[in-house]
Amino acid sequence: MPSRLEQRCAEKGLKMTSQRRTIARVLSESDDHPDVELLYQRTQKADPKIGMATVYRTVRLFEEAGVIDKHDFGDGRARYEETGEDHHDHLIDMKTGRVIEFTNEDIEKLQHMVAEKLGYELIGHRLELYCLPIRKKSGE
Amino acid sequence: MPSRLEQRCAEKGLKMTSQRRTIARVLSESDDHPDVELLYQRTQKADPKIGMATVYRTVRLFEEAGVIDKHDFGDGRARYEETGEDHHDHLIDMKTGRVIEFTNEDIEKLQHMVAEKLGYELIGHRLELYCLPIRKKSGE
DNA sequence: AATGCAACTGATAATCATTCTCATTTAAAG
DNA sequence: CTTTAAATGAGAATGATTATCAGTTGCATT
Ligand SMILES: [Mn+2]
Ligand SMILES: [Mn+2]
Ligand SMILES: [Zn+2]
Ligand SMILES: [Zn+2]
Repeated sequence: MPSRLEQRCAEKGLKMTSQRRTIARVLSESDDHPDVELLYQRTQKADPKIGMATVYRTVRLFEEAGVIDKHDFGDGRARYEETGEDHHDHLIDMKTGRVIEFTNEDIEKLQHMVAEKLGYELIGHRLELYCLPIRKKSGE
Repeated sequence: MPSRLEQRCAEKGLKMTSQRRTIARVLSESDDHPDVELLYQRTQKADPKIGMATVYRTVRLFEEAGVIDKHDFGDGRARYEETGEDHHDHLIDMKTGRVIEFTNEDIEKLQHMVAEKLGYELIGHRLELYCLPIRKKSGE
């Protein structure tokens, strides 16, 4: 059963190898935003012979092919996730590090309007909200 | 004549040295978003004895004191600018690399609303628009 | 003005994520 | 089953940033 990501890679004409299939599967099965180190650990369980360099090479390949998205949440290493049908942005819980996904059509539209007004066409954007949980009334 | 940034550093209680004053002045006189290498080059003109390590240390100090802002526009190195009265976000011209500043109150409000709806208090955010210039009608 | 000490500085080594190198292996085509 | 270009794995190299440490400086106190 090829993973959804593997299928998308095939559509893009990428040559698929055993390693790439493993990495694609791990990415497809991840519902978080793993960095390369974490992807490496996860792939090791399926195939302990895959090297770190291959993981780096493969995420770069996948990202350039547009089948996965690369994020930088400010901690110095890149994080990845499978490209979904619908775009979303991220809210980072500064207390726990958890990443919450959200979408807001109004913000998306306004971004296009801002770019247009400045004489530009919006190609891509990065929107991250760094937040702290609202303390429910209790002690304090 | 102390630079505006030097004054703000003093207000924050930071010990000011000759090197820090020079770096503060360079930052205050910059109207772009220089990285550390560029700041180093600019400080060299005023004081060729300032070391790269001091520039790194000082921008970190200033950033932690909240008197300058640190940005990451995706090219792997941090960029800095003096903190202004009013917040603004950035549009990056992908063709030339030029950084254009903009403000949009509606987007700002919506961000707070998104965070609130998810049970969070918005502390900070990063919004960057990656764009290409709209080709004026001519050849093509 | 001299003293003392904590903070600062500069040169350089260390770190960390990522990319490169290269010898070896693999896979797709004929 | 060959051919051959591309892919892989181990480790070296890179580039930005931080840490280390010996020497210097700012300044409050004599
Ligand atoms: Mn996501
Ligand atoms: Mn700016
Ligand atoms: Zn978005
Ligand atoms: Zn903003």
